Amino acid sequence: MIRVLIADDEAMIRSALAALLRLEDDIEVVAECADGAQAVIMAGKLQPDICLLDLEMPELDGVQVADRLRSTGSATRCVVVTRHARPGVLRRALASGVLGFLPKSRSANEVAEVIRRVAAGARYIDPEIAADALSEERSPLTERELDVLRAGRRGESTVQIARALNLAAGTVRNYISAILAKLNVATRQQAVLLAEERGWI
Amino acid sequence: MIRVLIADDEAMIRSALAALLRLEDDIEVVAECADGAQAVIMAGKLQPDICLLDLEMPELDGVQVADRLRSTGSATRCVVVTRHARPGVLRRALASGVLGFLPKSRSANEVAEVIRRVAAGARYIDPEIAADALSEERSPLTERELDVLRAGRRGESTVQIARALNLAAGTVRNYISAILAKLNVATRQQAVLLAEERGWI
DNA sequence: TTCAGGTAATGACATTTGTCATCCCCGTAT
DNA sequence: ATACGGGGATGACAAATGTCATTACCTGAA
Repeated sequence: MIRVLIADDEAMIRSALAALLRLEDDIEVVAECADGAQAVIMAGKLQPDICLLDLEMPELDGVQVADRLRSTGSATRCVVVTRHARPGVLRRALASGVLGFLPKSRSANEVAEVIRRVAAGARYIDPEIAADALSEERSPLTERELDVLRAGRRGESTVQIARALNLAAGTVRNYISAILAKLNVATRQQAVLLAEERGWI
Repeated sequence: MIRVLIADDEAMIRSALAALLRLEDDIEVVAECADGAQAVIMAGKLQPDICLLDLEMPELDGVQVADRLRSTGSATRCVVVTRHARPGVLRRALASGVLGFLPKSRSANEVAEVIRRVAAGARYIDPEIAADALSEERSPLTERELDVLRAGRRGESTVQIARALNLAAGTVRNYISAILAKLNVATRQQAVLLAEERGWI
């Protein structure tokens, strides 16, 4: 019997996956969690074989949960599912010891198979994302430039960003100018959209 | 037998819901669609009793699909499920003839029950959202102002928005100025964020 | 009929952004 | 040692954006 913990903040998909996995006779769903913090606690208590973690969750995201579990020395193996499977995210996930990586664009009945493989000791990385990850370039922006972009992601003005980062307004303008040039877009908002899409911020 | 069409751009939840509904012996899943445009076509061909529509989809969103189906005189009844159930969205949905409204924060096994009720001629609106909708204020913006906001939601320039709507650039600036004043924010991006949060666009 | 409100446009103006050249400081790889 | 890149800053300039007053047309309610 493979003992599985499921964490996803969206109750509908969490319960749907749990119901489907319960139909498999070699899988037992031992916990359903609505956020990352809860997942860490329950995983510690129950020591499941597999944690099926959604990436997008409040408190702690799926990768952070995997990171915590690994650092506590837990033997639990983590599978991460995500809505927007960007190569950058895959890199983060692998660095945190995640063994399975599956975008939500795959069918639900593949989940059981991935769980079995990972439980058996193998790794499963969605082939499409893996291919992307090899080709797609990482962010061309420097750390500081990303800071500026993050600080301005909600349409904040130059001065507000400057205040938030303890910089001069002109410096912020320079950074933004560099960002726009590197990303080849015309406005901050487009830069933010692009960076969010690519998983850089 | 209740004949159901499912449309959701996320394959995992789409296939999971389909699989669960297939377990019910009074429900038959006749189609699975990955976007709104496809849903309209298939619904036209198959004339299902119920369309289970995700709100967030490319091409046409769930409410737009319901709108189209109604305007073609189809007898199909629409149930909309959504990730972010804002009162504004519920209002839009009801105006488009949607009969069932269910946030994804509900459990998957409630879906079958809602489908049965709607198929039987009743309406089902998630009680929590319904309560919110009564309290929350509607958009203070005019139709045209919303058009402008929508046209500029990706950081488009004034000229681009103007071209898209066949307006003079100055007119667009006026509209935006009015929007910012009404919403009491300083930049377009903040206006877009606020309007999206409130479900106005 | 009058009036309010939505739509559409101009022109003038102040501010904010984006661009560019130039400077300084620092750490590190050559 | 020195050249290079990143972080931080200034000043100047052009373009885009936001503000305001004013005008005009149309529609529906009082």
